[in-house]
Amino acid sequence: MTDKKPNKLKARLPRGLADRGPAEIAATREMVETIRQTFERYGFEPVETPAIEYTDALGKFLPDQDRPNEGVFSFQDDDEQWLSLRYDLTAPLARYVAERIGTEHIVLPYRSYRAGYVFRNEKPGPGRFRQFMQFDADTVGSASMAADAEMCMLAADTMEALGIPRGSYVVKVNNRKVLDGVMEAIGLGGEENAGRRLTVLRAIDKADKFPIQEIRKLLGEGRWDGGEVGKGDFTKGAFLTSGEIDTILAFLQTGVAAQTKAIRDTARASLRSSLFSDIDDLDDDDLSDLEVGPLQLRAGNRPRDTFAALANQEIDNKAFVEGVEELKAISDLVRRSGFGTKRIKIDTSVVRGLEYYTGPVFEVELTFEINDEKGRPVRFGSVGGGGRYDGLVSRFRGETVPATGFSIGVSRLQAALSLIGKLGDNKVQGPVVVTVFDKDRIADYQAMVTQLRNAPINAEKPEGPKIRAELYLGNPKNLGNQLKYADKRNAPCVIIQGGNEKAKGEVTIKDLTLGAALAAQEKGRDEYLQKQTQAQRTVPQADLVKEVQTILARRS
RNA sequence: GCAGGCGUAGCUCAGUUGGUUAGAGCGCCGGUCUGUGGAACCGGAGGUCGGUGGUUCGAGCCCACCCGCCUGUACCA
Repeated sequence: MTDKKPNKLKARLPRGLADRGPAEIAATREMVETIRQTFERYGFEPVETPAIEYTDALGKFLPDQDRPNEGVFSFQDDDEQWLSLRYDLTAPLARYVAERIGTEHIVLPYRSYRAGYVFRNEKPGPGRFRQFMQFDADTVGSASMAADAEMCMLAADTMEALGIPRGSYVVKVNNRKVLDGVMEAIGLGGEENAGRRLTVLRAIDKADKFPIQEIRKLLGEGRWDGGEVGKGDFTKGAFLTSGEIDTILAFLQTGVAAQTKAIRDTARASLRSSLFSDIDDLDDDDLSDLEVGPLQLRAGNRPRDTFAALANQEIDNKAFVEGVEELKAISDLVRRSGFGTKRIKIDTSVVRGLEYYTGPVFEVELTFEINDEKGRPVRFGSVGGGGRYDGLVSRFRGETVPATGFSIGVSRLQAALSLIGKLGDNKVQGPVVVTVFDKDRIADYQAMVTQLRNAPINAEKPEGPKIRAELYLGNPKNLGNQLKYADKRNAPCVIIQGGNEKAKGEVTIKDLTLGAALAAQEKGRDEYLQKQTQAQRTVPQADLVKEVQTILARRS
């Protein structure tokens, strides 16, 4: 190491990953606890699975490839089998359930929940990380729409439990069968059109991101992301004919179109009338619940309008009809339980992932504007989502096992809440600091620390949480530094015992909160010091704990 | 992945047509102050100018490649 430029190791973190300090940890812990309580109220029970699974259990082998998909962190075990870090909590649960069905370890229908970190090897963005926490609820073994409706209600209740007011979030519901039905109607059914169906679904998914003309481009020839030809990147389109595009756009605008009474009145012919049997006594009271937020949602606000418009699509293949009926069932179920459209609404543009959903799909979105640290508006994706995945468990078993689930993006939600100042900024309360006045009496000071640590914060609750206290471990050359340290730790108070106090069997306890308030008023050194003594009390050493308890009570 | 923008001290930023020892404010450390956080004043530390290579007598500045960050877009289980 005689080199003048030693090659020092650079301390750095891979992109998309974040260290987390006390404030963030506290915020996460609180969120997780809130979500957990809500999920348990709904009857879900916890289960935990490891972060690593066999890659094929996660379903991420590409066809024609012996390597797992990019986007998943994967590596090979000693025996050359591919392992992957989980990228969601749903696939691992399916594996867990598949191993236990028919045993005494699981009772169907099985409601379970779990929180955990998941990993995705992709480009990070605002609220988007390569390691992040999800909180999942799943119901396995029930094909009932009541299970799906419950997921939506659970999502809405959880948002509110987390302090997001009604109207600031919305649970959007759609059904994959409906989308499939629409595509079948324009001749995109069948195996040979799978690729184009994907393109169409992706275009539909962007309905709340781009104006309708842009969607039209994506369904037709394609779109330049710079806004005009030749600018930016080109997204290949689905090459539908303009008639086919019209069919899809009409479907996307079902909510809007149905505002016309004439359309609604003609709607009933094309679908089974049972769909509309109870429409009229359902919705008008719901209008008070109606609010058009910054996100212009495509679907109409009134279920009656939405379903009338869907009926009016003149699509009557089996998938479409089934899908609409399922949507109607969910809509009725949640509304009968008192969830209005402000909380849970049908939105025909919701697509979600393309992998395994087979029926209803849900997405939770925040409806308020979010700005980054510099005040620029940020586009946040959904903070939660899910849907029915009837095929996922059956991959491991011959039989079909219906299942539906919902996942909250805890990390993303936390990032959003922290950007709007709802959490993360509050400093974590520090411990009581016992200062070292006399180096030779460290044992005495340590004894005080121990005495405090063994005492309850609240004298009336001896079994409650104990006082947090610590000894100053730095160089005790002067008291000022020790107070500065205590201040930075956000300590509620410091304990001082110098020669004067010791001689009389006393201790001085300084309330730092009070001291800070007094400090702001004085200019000169002498007045300042004079004022500071007002923030402290000198009491018999026997009253140490009592005095600290008084200060802690004042502070909370 | 694609397109564009940006990288100078812990933070926010200056830095002349390429010219000698790269600056400021805030923050940090120390002192004035041997029993008190703040203020004030004084002093100090901290930079291979994102990295590598090139052009040049000479590069923070010009060129190439790489890395990172931001925005849009793609993907989003």
